[in-house]
Amino acid sequence: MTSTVSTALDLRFTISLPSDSKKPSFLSSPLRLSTKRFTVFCKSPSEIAEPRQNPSLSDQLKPLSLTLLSDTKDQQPQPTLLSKPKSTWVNPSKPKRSVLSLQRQKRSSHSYNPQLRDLRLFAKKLNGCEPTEAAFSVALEEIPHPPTRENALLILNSLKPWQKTMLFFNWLKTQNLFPIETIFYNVAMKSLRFGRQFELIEELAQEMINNEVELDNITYSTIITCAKRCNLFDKAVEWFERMYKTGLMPDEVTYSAVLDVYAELGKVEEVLSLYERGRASGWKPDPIAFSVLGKMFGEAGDYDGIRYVLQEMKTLGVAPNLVVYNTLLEAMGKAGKPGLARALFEEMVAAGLTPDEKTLTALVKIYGKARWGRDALQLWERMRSNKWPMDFILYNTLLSMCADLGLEEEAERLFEDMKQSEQCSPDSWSYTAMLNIYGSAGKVDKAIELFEEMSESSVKLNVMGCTCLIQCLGRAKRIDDVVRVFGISIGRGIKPDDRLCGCLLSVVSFCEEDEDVDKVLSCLEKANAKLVAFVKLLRDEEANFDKIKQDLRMILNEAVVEARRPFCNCLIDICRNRNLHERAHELLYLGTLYGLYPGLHNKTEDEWSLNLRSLSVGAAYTAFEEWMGSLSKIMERQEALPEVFSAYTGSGTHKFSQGLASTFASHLEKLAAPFTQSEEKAGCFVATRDDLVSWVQSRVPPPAVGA
DNA sequence: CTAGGGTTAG
Repeated sequence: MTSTVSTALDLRFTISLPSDSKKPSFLSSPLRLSTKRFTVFCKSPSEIAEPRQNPSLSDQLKPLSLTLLSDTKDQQPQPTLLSKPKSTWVNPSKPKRSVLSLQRQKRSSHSYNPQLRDLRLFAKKLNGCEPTEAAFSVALEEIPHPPTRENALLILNSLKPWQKTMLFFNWLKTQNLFPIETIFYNVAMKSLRFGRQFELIEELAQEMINNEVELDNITYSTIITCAKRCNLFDKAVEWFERMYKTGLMPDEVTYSAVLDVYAELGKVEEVLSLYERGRASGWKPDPIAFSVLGKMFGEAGDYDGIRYVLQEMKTLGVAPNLVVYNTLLEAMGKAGKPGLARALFEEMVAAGLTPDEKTLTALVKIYGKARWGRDALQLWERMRSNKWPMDFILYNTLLSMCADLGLEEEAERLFEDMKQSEQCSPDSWSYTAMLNIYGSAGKVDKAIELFEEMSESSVKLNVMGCTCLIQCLGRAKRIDDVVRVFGISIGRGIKPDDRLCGCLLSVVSFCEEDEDVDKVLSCLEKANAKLVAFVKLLRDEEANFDKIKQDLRMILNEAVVEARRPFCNCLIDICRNRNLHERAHELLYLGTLYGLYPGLHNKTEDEWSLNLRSLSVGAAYTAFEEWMGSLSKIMERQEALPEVFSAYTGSGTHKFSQGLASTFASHLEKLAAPFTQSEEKAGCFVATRDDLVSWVQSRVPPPAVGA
């Protein structure tokens, strides 16, 4: 078992596989080795102070990019990442400049402080007092030992939130007992970073500059990561630039913090250039740096990049730790490689690492997305038997996976486990997953029971749970319950979103009685009045096509992208149920016009096909009619026809999916259309030209004379 | 435990 797994992984290192990831790989990107300057590096220098003018990073990197580019001119276009970084570009007469210090900044060592207990207790008191200057001053008088440098540091380090830290720090400055050195600023900044107070951090940094207190790597990395946490990426880069200009070389901690800044900005080229430049300076990156790279490639869905990270670690003899594995697993999932994620996981276990909650969450998510039910359940068994750690996120991910795979019993067992457990009791996410499962399975009573249970407990219903429940009630045609649940939900503060509106709209399409339609529409009225007005407009025979077009366009524009096609599908279904076939055809036309049904119809010389996979039942019927209608016109014009006609409904991989295939099959049967279901491909209906032509002729009366 | 970098949910 273990050896097979590692072989599988080894193969990936040695064989150059073609890239099949959906997103373009940086390998194929022409930008990768380009001279593109780092525009963020070219900002005007910081206004804060005048640093000594050392060459900026962009200047330092220029020779690199130029040599790299000229180097590639001789090569074939695709440099392989699996080879070691080339060193041929180094010109021995011009020694390359280093971009980072290989020595990590040393921390000062602390000797044991015998007054530690007292001071901690005192810090706790300060933390607990009123957050006013007055209250703080009073509390300060109870200081148990004189605020020597060491004692002050210890207290400063124990204060939170940042307001308290600042009060103490400012008090300390007024005491004039000893010079306030770098470490004091660093400790204060750490607390400010926790409170995301970037402005204050910058103020402190300015104060350091003014007072000629040295800014060291710890100062810079704290400033940079605070900027990052506050999403002030420009600031992060600006401070990184600054340190070069003041003549300070980043060490690997600062350097990898900056790699992460660029990675979060999606600047893959810049990260790789910095990485390679660091490597060329003799840097042996540690697992944290690799984790940054791995995450970046995951975000880009770049499988080749992930392989590159694994290969680099192998080449440099860096063993992945748990976080690196977790990051790479997540990345494999994002790159759509469930099999390789599984192999990597086995490698990790074989290496003696114990997976944690994050590892397992990543893997469960991947198996769920890949619809690998067996793997997911086996993993769950292993989790239980090995007593691997569980937390509520993992539980909820397992529940969502069950919802995706239709594993009702397993979900119930998990849900019960959660109720038993102390730390992982079900929250609104767990309830939503269960409502999703019962809703999809059509277990109306169980779904309602959950809903009642939530009302009694302190778990709040969310909009998705509400949507699942209403969908379930709608399918069961329990219209009064739909209205009741909707009313209660609004009362509990649910803000209807476009999905919920789409769900109500689909309930309208299920309604058989006018009375029921009106009930549901009056719910929908509270969430989206324009949509209701449009439904009413559809019934109005006076309404002309342009009016329909204009209003539909407005409604679709105001809806989130993922709700637009469901809206259109439901509206078509409603028209068909109300015998408004003309309108249904108009809506399908408009939906196609607005790009909701891309690739609906495909023509090749040999085959014309209709792709119905994203259509509702009514929309699919409408599209089929449209297709046959245009076929008959083409026949009238005696134009060339292909041998084969096919219609795809999809086979519905989702266990609970309603299955357009079977509905469509009986529809075709009723029409006596000569389509037969393909044996090789589920959900594919095929007809030959001759059969179809004679069927169309038999249905369509010859055109009236003069028409 | 006493100054800095990386990882979990529709």
